[in-house]
Amino acid sequence: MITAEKTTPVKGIKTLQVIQSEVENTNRIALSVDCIIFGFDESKLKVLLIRSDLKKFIGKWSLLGDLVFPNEDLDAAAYRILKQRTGLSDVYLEQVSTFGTVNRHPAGRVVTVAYCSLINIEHHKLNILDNELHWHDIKNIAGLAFDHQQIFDTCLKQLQKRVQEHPLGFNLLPKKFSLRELQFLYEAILDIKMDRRNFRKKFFSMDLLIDLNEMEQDVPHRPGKLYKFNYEKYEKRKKKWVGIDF
Amino acid sequence: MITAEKTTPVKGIKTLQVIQSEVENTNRIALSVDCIIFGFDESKLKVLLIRSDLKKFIGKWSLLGDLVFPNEDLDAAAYRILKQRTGLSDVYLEQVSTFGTVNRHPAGRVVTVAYCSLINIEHHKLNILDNELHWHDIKNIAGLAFDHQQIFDTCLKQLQKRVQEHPLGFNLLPKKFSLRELQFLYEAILDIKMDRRNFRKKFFSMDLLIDLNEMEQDVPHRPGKLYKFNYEKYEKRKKKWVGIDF
DNA sequence: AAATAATGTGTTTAATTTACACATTAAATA
DNA sequence: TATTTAATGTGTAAATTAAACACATTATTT
Repeated sequence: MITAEKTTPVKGIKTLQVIQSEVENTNRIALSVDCIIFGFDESKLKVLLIRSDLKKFIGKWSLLGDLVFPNEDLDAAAYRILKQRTGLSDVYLEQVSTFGTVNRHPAGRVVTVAYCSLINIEHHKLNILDNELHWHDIKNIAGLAFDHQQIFDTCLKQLQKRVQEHPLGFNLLPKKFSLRELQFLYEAILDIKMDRRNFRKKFFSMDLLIDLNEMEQDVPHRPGKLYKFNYEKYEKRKKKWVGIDF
Repeated sequence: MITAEKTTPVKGIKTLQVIQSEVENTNRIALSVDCIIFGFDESKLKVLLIRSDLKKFIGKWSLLGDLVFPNEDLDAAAYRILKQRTGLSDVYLEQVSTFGTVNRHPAGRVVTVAYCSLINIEHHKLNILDNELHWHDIKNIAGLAFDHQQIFDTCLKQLQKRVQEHPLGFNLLPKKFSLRELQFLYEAILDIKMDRRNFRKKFFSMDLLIDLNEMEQDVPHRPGKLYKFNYEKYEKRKKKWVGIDF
């Protein structure tokens, strides 16, 4: 086991820093991660939920989570759950917040770290074998098990905010997408209607979409042009972002 | 102890939800909170650090933290540390992020939840009795103990972002402040120079400062008007905030 | 062949942000 | 006491950005 010696306390003041003996058993707490997995399908933003298997929450839906192993990084635990549940790796994953109210879990003290994940629902469709696992329109989410409603609300709000400032949204779309799909995505996430002409102008002026010179296939209307996001250009661009406003 | 029964698993699929037996001992992890306490003094943004008392990190500075008690909420643990260290209650406190790399702490597995706190350094001055506790200019922070450098960097970045979108900054100032103090605060946090006229215009146009009809006292130059922030008006105002830009 | 429904494009106006200069006031100095 | 100094306090013009708004084009469907 790793050792960590403590120096002599100055003036007898306990410095509150964690030392060996305190990390032993008495102060330990169960730690879990919960994944809020968003998908975009039929112009709707959806979240992947599982039926709760606790009697207390029978009939209710809950987020996908599991305990963190003692020798497992937090991010790794979240990836593990995602992989197990969706079969996907290389997905967008980001820590959102940690929820640790004493009585949030009926089985005892469990602190949970919430992760937001964005996946392309098309790629994923083949992998839902578990019939207790379902996509839910975010407009119909209510009464989740545990404190998962609060966790979900927090993650949705953060997604709404971050999607406006960072190119996260593209993770929810196919690699090749039309501007209509992109706009419907933003409208679904932000729950607003946007002007089509101004929306296009905005994205063209950012100059981060690569015109693939391809058209949509098998759409029941006039096909639109297909684009992909220029991640390289985005990464190189230095962000200024100074503007006080609240 | 609280009980939580599990329903029969469907089709033999393990649903990964946490149940009683798993919350027992084997999967437990030590959990701590670390407080990144910012203060503003002499037109400089500062952070409160303590000398590490671990031999491995001798001579290094570290954030103020402690283990979370098994029956203590995370926020409560952060408040406890703040109260113990600064003597202050009713301070601004916000969870920032959780750090859980397996080997981040030499004493074993310790996952830590980082909290950002903003305090008025003037009010606080009387309470630093512990001579191992010091304010450090954020421009001179380097080589902190543990992964505290990473935690500090994360918190500073988040502060820089949030101070532009929410009225956090006022927590770092006296209740009555001049526009010069406010501007210097923003310049210190964002590490930029701003145009004095445009800065004032911006804040006046937000219409959230209350003119107290008082002047600065004991300043070595022409006194400026004093203002306070109108929290009530801010709370009532509905936030629109829709603008894609990255 | 006609009707339909979505794509694709520009301009005008308003709002916001940026750049920039001078008179005023109180403290400090001579 | 008069002068100098340094910070406060204010306004306008230009440039940029956001918002409102309409019609021609193209592929599918009828």
